[in-house]
Amino acid sequence: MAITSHDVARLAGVSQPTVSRALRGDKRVSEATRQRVVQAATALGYVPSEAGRSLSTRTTKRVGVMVTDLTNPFYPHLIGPLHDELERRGYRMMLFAERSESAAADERLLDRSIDGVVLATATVDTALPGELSRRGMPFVFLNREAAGAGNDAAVVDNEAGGRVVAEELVRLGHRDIAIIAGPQSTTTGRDRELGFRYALAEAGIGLPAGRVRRGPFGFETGYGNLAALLSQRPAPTAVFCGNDVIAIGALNAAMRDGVRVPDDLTLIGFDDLPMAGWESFDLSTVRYDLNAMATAAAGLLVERIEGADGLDGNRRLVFPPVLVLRGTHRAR
Amino acid sequence: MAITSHDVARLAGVSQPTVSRALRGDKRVSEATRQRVVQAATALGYVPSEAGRSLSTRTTKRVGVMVTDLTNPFYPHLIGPLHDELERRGYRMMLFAERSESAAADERLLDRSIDGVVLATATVDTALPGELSRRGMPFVFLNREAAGAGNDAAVVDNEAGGRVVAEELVRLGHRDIAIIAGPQSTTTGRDRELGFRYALAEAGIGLPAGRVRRGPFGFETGYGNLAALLSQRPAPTAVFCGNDVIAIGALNAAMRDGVRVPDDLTLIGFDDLPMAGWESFDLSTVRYDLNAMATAAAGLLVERIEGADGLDGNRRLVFPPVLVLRGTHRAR
DNA sequence: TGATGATGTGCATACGTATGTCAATCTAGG
DNA sequence: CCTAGATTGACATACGTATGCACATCATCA
Repeated sequence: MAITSHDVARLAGVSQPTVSRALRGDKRVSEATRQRVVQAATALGYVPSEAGRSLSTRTTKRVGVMVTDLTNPFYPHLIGPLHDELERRGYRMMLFAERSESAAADERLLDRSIDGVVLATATVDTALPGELSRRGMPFVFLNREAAGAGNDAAVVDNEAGGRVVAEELVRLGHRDIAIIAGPQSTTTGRDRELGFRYALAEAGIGLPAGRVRRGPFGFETGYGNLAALLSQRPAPTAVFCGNDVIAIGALNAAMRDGVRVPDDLTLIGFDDLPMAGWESFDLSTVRYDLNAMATAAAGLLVERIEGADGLDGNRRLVFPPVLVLRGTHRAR
Repeated sequence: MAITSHDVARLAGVSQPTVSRALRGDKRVSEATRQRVVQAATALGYVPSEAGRSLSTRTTKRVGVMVTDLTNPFYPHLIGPLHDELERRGYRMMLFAERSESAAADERLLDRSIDGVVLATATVDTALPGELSRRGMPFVFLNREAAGAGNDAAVVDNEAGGRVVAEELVRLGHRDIAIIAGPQSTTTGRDRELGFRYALAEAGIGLPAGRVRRGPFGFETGYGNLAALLSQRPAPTAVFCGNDVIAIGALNAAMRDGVRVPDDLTLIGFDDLPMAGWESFDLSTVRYDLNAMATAAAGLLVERIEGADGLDGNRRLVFPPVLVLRGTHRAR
């Protein structure tokens, strides 16, 4: 049924290996023969079998990308640039949504159907990186990383990001400050909160337990937690959200409850997703080059794959956060 | 380096084929032997090579998904359910962003590295479906479909959706009506506009060229086209947008220009993305079961793959649209 | 007790490509 | 004109799994 290199060889009057070499541009095959082979291949509509090639070269030119919730508006902005950069470098992308069960020893990643993995989903205590290391499967952390670190990673300086938000809030005169953070099990959740806490503490401002809410990086976390935070007395005048999606959830909760932003409440997000700039939200947030970060992760991974362990140490690319002041903050 | 079934065979004291059979649950191998093999495999951490299996079975348990712009907020809601259903049925997902160049004869789809394709990106005149058919590559249309149809597809009744919007606008007393539609080259763009036109015409209302704008299904299309539409005299009092993302763009343009929605302008979208229900937008729109549609597409494709052409005719699943009236419309 | 069938395992091979090795042909230099 | 080297292509084989087929073992029944 399917056309193989043998069929091409027969038609071109050469051997199968010659077909392989001719099509791959091996200089040992003469121009005349190459022409003939190419012509035969085109005539038959020959497309080399990827499985055959993989088996022979022990390489798949495929990369896995692990994410959690695909419908979270954040991920597309990671996946888009990743896909493009991988494609540019000759790799294809397989998408894996994280399984709820043991993330360790995921057979899907170990059957040699991919050359490497982008982990965009790591929790600090996951066993997956260790497992991948033991198996010699190249990987890179994107956005989040695991605890031990010591691996390739492309991340934001989350702690600095948290700091800069706190400092701005203090500068604006806020004293009653709260946070709706991401999960403590993620570096993006933990470190943003950490930097925020540190900077507040340095300004002599506490962050009591009642002023701290946490949840997944989704709309619901912001939407569902704002009211409880605002019902405390004294009510916080500013809330830092662990990412833009949470902030947008909080913004909508404020709208629902008749809380005016920024008049009654200052809200700050993190990520500067395109939608943060929409008039509807006009969200003050923390920006970093998400696009470059994803692209860089693809680059790190491909280099690791092709570098055949020839790479020294582990490379950690840290992107600087910048405060973007739009319309959801206000001096107190 | 990597553990193969031969290694397992040696350790278990059986032949390689027996390992294969034992691990795949072939009933011809005795329970005792199976135990021994499983134990050896576990001890060595054996994971079968996907390339070897593919080569042997001529099957990859992999499905390609073609999309256009990954960062469009619409696609995640397609990809998410697709991924989950494919996984549930034992398939993995490869993600392909459409190339700008010739979509026809895409080698990435023809190297037998996937068992089938979900086309979520089809334009009415694409040559890709024909090419895939000729090659015997199973595929299914999702959301959009090509002109000739006659293939498996999971789509909304776009024309009915357009109709129901027009009828509602007429009922609300609007007479000066405009549309910001999707591309004419897509069935989602074309048919929604068509149904809208028909229903308006039946009510004796025209849709002159000046009241029609078109563009890609993105934020910018709504954001960039609303002002020109409203500057016409008489200005339209209602605008139907080809999808929610366009509508949200238009909504933001209205906000920018001080046009009050729904007081000054009625806006209707299409898709009912989760974000359409957010307080910020409170968008009146057309709902259909996007989740079920994506899931159904996965099902159609897998059945087509595994049915080995044993399927009669072509199956076209059409999901009914329902008007969801929220806060962006108003009687005239 | 010998034939029959059922059961369990090994042998051989297919799948399609890539590449190391070797042979054949050709070119050029002495 | 002969030989060394370069060029070109064929041959053989590896890659890892799955499966048709043959064979061996064992129980069963007449």
